[in-house]
Amino acid sequence: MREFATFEERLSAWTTEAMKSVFDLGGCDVNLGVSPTNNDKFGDYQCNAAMVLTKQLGKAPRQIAQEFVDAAPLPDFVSKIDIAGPGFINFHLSNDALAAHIQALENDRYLGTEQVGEGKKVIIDYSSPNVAKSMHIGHIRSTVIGNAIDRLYRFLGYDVIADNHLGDWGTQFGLMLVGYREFVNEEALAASPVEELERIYVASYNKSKEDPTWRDLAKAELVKLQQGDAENRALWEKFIELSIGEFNKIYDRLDVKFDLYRGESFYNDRLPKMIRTLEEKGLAKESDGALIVDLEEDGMPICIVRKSDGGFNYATTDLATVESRIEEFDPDRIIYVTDERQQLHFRQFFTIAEKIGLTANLVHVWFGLMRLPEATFSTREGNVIKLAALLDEAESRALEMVKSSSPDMPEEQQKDLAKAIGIGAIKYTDLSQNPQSLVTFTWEKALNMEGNSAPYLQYAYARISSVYDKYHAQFPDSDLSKCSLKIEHEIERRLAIKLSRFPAAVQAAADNYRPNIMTDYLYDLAQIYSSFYQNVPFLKAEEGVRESRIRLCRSTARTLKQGLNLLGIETRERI
RNA sequence: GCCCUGGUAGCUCAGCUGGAUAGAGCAACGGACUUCUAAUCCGUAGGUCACAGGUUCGAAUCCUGUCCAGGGCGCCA
Repeated sequence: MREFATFEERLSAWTTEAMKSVFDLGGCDVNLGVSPTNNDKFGDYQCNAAMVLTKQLGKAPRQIAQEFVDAAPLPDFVSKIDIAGPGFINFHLSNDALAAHIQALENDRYLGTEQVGEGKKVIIDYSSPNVAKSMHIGHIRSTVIGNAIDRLYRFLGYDVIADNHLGDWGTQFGLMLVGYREFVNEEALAASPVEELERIYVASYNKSKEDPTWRDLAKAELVKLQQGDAENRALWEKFIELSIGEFNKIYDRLDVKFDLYRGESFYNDRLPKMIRTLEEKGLAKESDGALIVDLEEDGMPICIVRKSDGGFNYATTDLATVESRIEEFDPDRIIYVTDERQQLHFRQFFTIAEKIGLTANLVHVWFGLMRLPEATFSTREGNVIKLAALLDEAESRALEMVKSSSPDMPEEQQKDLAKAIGIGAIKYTDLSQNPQSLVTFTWEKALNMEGNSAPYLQYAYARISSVYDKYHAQFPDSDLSKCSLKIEHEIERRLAIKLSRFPAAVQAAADNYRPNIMTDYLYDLAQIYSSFYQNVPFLKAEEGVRESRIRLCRSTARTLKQGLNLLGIETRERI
């Protein structure tokens, strides 16, 4: 067993072994391990094996449980074992073992989390906005959820490549090229590049609807671009550069970093060959002038891989992208984070990828579309909320709160704090919901700073920091490592148990691609801490108890900070 | 028509790989700041887990059907 194995791992290994030695279970593969109880009064961990084995052993569950308890010697970290209800076997950890475990974790930089990703490579494809369009609140989920998954996987030891698969290729660039030459306002472009590019696009698009020659012109310019025309290429590159510059401002504010910014165009040269592969494998066939892959036997509608005008589309690009990524990086897994509308597309292209032997482990992580209470977002309705505006609003609301609660703080620090709190609140709101739920956007919810929110966690962290600093000011000569951690009070016990479960939360969040498992954990932890803080004295406790509690505080602070960091949420020592 | 999701407290949402009395925040009501940061804590109230069947020791959770809502289904990504 690994050095910082959790109680759940140790106990599960033990019950599994002990069950097999007490009963003749043959080759059965049911789960004999333990899980956390959902109520303290039942102990810390429960084993349900007695009920699961009823049929196989031909005995009543309580009898099985009793025979097990009578026969199996207790491991030393368990203080009590009892049978309850229909046949639950409940375990109570010993306080000494708990205290020793929390102390041991102080020396582990991963807080007890196993480095399961060591030697494995994962590509995470997220955010992926379109060039020449500004990011709106519909983009926040892919960015924030993708980034949390990115951070979780890195923490677990995976070699992560975060790739921003920009929408930088396609028919809209014909319109952009002619539109730019006709409509550009250089001043506006310098001041607010993407906004101006967007204006150009809309103007050009509207003109194309009324003017067929304009449409033809756009098409011709697109062909020139695709053939490598130097002038068009330079303009196109300018669009991309300006857009990425603008995107990066948002990413900086969100503390999101990518290893690669490879747009669709990067894979362009591979498309004809990909089509040939599909044809050679007998997968592609002609239909109404387009080239399609029939997926009926896989229970899906057909997938178009080449349009009737000879152009390629997203399925082909995505296949070529996978091929390229396998050749260059040989990843163990590729994770795509997009909204729910692309589920069918990903199912189709994953199936085709498998058929042509692109055997990477492909995962589509999708999330529910963000909508407004009245309707879904629509540019036509004019109800798009720009991401930058959302972040501005969050920071300014946070700044108001900071100014009223910490009026004496220097202004620079107030602003820095408001940024951490405002951005944190936005991210937390998004991350704390099940990704697959429908999400209704409300300002009230997005900027929530009370109760179950990032500021609650940040506040808890700041209070601990303050206590910790005051402790050192009052007792400058104390050496915490010489004072052992003791678990005596019930609330200390709850806190310690929660701290010991950090690794399970990280692992579950990563395995299920669900950062909300992490937010739930951290919120629970902060609640227990707040209760601890409010109900027992630290600095005024007697010597020994005081040191022990300060150590618990320190472990909590570390766990909160690390956990929030895995969600991309910053902490500050003072609030 | 077919496919994918969701429906849990007044509101916003957790819980869904089956476990014991279904949780939190907000809103409501009642308490706690001369005290380690009250962005907090303690308490009260609030539920036919959409509906109907089924599976089993046990179902909010799995299966089937119905209703409601959102999304997708040949040249947008």
